[in-house]
Amino acid sequence: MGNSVLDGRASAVSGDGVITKFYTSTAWIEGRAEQQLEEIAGWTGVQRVAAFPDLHPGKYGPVGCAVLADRIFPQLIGNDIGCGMSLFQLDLPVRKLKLEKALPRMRILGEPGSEDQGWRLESVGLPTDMFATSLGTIGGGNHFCEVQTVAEAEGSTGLDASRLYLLVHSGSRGLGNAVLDSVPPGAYAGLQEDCDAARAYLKDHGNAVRWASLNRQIIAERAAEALRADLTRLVDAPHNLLARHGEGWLHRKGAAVADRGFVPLAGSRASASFLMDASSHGDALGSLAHGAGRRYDRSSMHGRVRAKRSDIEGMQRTPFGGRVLCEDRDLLIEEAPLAYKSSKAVAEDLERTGAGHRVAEFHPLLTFKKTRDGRRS
DNA sequence: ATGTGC
Repeated sequence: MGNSVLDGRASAVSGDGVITKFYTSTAWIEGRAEQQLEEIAGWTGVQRVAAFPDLHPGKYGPVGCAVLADRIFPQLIGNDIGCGMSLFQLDLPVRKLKLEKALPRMRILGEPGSEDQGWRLESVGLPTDMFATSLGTIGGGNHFCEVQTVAEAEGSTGLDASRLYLLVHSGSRGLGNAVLDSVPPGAYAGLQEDCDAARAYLKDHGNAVRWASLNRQIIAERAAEALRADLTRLVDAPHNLLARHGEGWLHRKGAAVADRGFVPLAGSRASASFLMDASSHGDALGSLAHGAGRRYDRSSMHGRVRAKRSDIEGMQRTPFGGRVLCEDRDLLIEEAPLAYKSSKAVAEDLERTGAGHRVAEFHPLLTFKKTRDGRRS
């Protein structure tokens, strides 16, 4: 079972599927994540797997990989179908942002979106009442809406360091969850594309992908409105989705679509995020890491960080002089910077293995996670 | 991850 190829240029066989790892021996990768990688590679129908340095264990398989198969495995996409990162430019100069004023205004993101969003759903070909009350809400877990500054950027990016940017990480909320729930028993063994269950899944999955993308757009619009700014979307990069790939099906799980432009690689709330240019590496399956990746699982975080009042207050500030709006104590702890790998180390491994390279670095100023009253946020 | 489970 030798699958120790680390340079992204060669591959090793494990079971049926060929695994290519886009990380070096310096990467923080849990043994359990690599076990999951090998298990998946051994599933009947799996042909190729690309694994990225943000790899970490997940419920049905590792997060941070792209899996090419001759059939459809709905569980490899998971419940948050269409989840991804979108990057927006605000027409707001950095020098105009007053953190203490902007922070309370961002609270609007913790409230349900306006009821009048049927036309937005219709505009992307979705039923006007499809999970309409959740539209424009970021959800829980690792989701966020972040105001960023440009620390460094290549000219080719067209980024303007005097402006503010928004990075939104969110997905399809209850919709994607309902889609995974609706899959018939037995589907986890793999669906052939010419069966009714596969056709139903593909249709529902497509809806969830469109819903999630619209959701990120509306979240950004709400944040921009709170900051009294206009916005332009620069990147929309989903990382949990299924796509046709040649004759097969490409399952991206925490692996960003990297064959249609730059890809955001999110750091923790207290570290840099990067904009990556993927190198069209033949074995990377048109994908790239989507973020720093989890270092420690949620439950173990409660034993790893102190949570006195002063500690909690400290976690609401960042080394960049930024602020974190997260009034859920457990979430604040579970998403502490310690819970994540180094985004810089992840980016460097992508560069060393030829999967992609950094074209810009962003630093967070304001991170919106959750308000106390926003029970449905 | 989840208009949130025991």
